[in-house]
Amino acid sequence: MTSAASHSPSLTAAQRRAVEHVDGAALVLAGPGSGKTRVITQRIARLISIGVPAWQILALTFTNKAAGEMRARVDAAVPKDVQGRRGLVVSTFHTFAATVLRHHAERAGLKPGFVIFDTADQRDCMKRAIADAGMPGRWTPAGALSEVSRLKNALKSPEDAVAAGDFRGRAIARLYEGYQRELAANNAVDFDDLFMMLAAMLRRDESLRREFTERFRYVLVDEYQDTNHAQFVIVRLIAEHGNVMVVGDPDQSIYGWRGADLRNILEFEQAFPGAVVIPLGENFRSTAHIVAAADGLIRHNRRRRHKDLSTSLGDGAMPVVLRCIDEHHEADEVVRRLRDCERTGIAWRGMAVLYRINALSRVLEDALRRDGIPYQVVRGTAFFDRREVKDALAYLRVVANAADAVSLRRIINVPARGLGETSVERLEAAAKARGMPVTEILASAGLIGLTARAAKSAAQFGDLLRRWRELASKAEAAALPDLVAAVLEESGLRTLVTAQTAEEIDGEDRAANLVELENAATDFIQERFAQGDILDASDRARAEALASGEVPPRTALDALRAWLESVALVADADALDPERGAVTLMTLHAAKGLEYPVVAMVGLEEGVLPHARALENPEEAEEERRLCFVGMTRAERTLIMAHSATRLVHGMRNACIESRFLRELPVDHVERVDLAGDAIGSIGFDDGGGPRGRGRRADEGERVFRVGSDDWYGRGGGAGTAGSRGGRQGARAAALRPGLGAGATLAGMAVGTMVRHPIFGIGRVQELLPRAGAPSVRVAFNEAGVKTLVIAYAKLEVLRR
DNA sequence: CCAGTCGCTATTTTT
DNA sequence: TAGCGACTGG
Repeated sequence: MTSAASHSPSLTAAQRRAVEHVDGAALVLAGPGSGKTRVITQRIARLISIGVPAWQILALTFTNKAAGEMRARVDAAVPKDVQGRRGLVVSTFHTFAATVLRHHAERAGLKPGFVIFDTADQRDCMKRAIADAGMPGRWTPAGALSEVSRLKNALKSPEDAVAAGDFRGRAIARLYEGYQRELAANNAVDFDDLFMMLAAMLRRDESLRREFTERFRYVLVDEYQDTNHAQFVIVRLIAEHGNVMVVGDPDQSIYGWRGADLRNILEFEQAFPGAVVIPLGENFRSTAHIVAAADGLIRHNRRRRHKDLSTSLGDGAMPVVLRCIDEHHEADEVVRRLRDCERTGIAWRGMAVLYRINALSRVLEDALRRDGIPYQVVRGTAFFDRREVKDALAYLRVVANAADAVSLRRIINVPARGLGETSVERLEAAAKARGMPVTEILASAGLIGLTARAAKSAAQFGDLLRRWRELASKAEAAALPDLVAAVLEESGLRTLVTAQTAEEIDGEDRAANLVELENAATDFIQERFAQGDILDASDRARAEALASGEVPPRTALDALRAWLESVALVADADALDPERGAVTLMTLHAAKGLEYPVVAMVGLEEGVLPHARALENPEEAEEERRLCFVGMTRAERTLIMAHSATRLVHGMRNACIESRFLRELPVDHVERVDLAGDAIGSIGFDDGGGPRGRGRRADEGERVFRVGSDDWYGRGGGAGTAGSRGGRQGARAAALRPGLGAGATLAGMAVGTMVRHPIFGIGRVQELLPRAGAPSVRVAFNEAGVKTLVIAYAKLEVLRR
């Protein structure tokens, strides 16, 4: 994350303008590698040095990592004799919003102790909302949630959605309403609520707004291209005075699916009239061919704000486009090249492998492990996604928030306490009827129709919960780890998990994960909680009140809530450890803001990048192109861009088309290496067997078909390639699978596959004809007789066999 | 109530 | 492939 520019002693004229900007609005358009982080931190340091009290400065980022780095660098930049770094708020948007809501819970319409629901919890709530509304089938929880999210990011209530109201809109509004009801019943908010509620509160409550406007005289927003409408409104309300500097790059906007609104940056000057615009186009990171290639790619986007990119570094090597046989070959080849780089003296930590989807990491991990190369996969939430860790957290969340029925449901019978589905439903029904949380009703379970045994068990469990809650509210904050330990012990979770660990022979050490969780609690108390939250630390009056004992010291319950909140807001990128001497593997999204001497991008195929689900409209396709641009511009000197002729997707081997983005690269700045040879696609549908040997080539008795990629590219309706054994399964799955890229349906075919032709109708494949350049099939049609068809041209649709 | 099995489906990215 | 939900038998 260290910018190359940070090592150069002086600022460019443009950078200086940005650093020296004081009052009024400014938009810094910071191209990749333009020294953005440096500009931001130096500007903060400078504001402080010219006498602006640090507590009047608010800097917002999107990840904890970025916030941490910014804090550290401001620290380093502010002269030590200046006392005044105190109270500076550098926070993620999410943490900032959550903290404000916690401080003003009642004003926001929340009960203290509210929790932030993660994606799984959200799905749970939505599932119930769908069931309650009596409309299952039509809606998947994920689909409904993304609609609701869209509305929330645009600050639309269910009523607004109705008003917009066609049939579909009304259905969504109903689910939205039901979903909100579920959240409220659990005393929970989702990620989007953080902003929606904060924006609403700031709008509604003038005194609060004034408090913020007067406190934060200087507002700074990093990665501004990623802000959504709600966040924009928050920034505008706080920065009513107009002293706001936003820094971003529309070409690196990759969070549209999360509601990021490109208009925020494209129309900044309208929102803040008189704003100064400072373009930073000079790239201090990458050598010239890399910059030229990336620039050539991004120019294909229409909706952008062009800025010239330039670099003063030398030409360097051209990006290499690798064409591989399949994902194993691709991984081996990338690893081989990384090894070559290492031999030339580049440390492992200076290398990264980037991919569009997490699923692609596995093959790479295998290849790296086999070669004994150290690597780290950047996935911040991975630890908290483990079953035993989620269970432990669910217990703690119930302690922190008695209304959390979603978490309670998760752990009420883990370990088994004889409280199955039926008992839980009875408990929930009774709780609902009395308007009480389920946890409160456990003690009187005998009165509501549970069997005697279940009632006894429920009462015991209720006792446990009460004890923990009492412990939490009486103990001091430092006792948080003891509380966690007590819960793990007394719930029986530790015993259960230890037993499971012993049973699984080569499974991972689940018990150790629980210990790890306890350590995390200890760390949190010692490192983060001790400093108070972002508003505490900066609010002198409060700090003094705390010191003098006027305000009661915080309890383990407060600590627990704060910890759970921080856990809910970890980002994948937060897991990155740049110090580790290891190759870094991560998604393109996680790679934003980082840089490495050597970068390899894999899976550059239609359907992967651009992703098949992101091709429904041109705007999404442009976002995919930006994603590719972000990946390329992470590279300082060496850039490898690999794609494969076939790839295993959902256990099925598919032929693949080279990504359109590779074709858009300016030919003068790219070197192409075709490792798949003349025999292009190696098609074999027998996959799903054990691990493949390394360096796999098309010589394992598989049929080798040529798939003229020129013919495939951008063409609609072309059907797939042929298969050998196992074709039945392949054909079926391919026919049912949503297309990998518009029109280019890559179906598997075998003798016997049923196909449909737009003119000839339905027929059965009789023979596969692997003719070089024009793989064909002979099909016996029911009506039209036997025809020989070139797969790439005939609009064949593969049917169920 | 629970464990096991079968079959279906697969939003990709993340706070 | 894998994870989840529905179903079944003990």
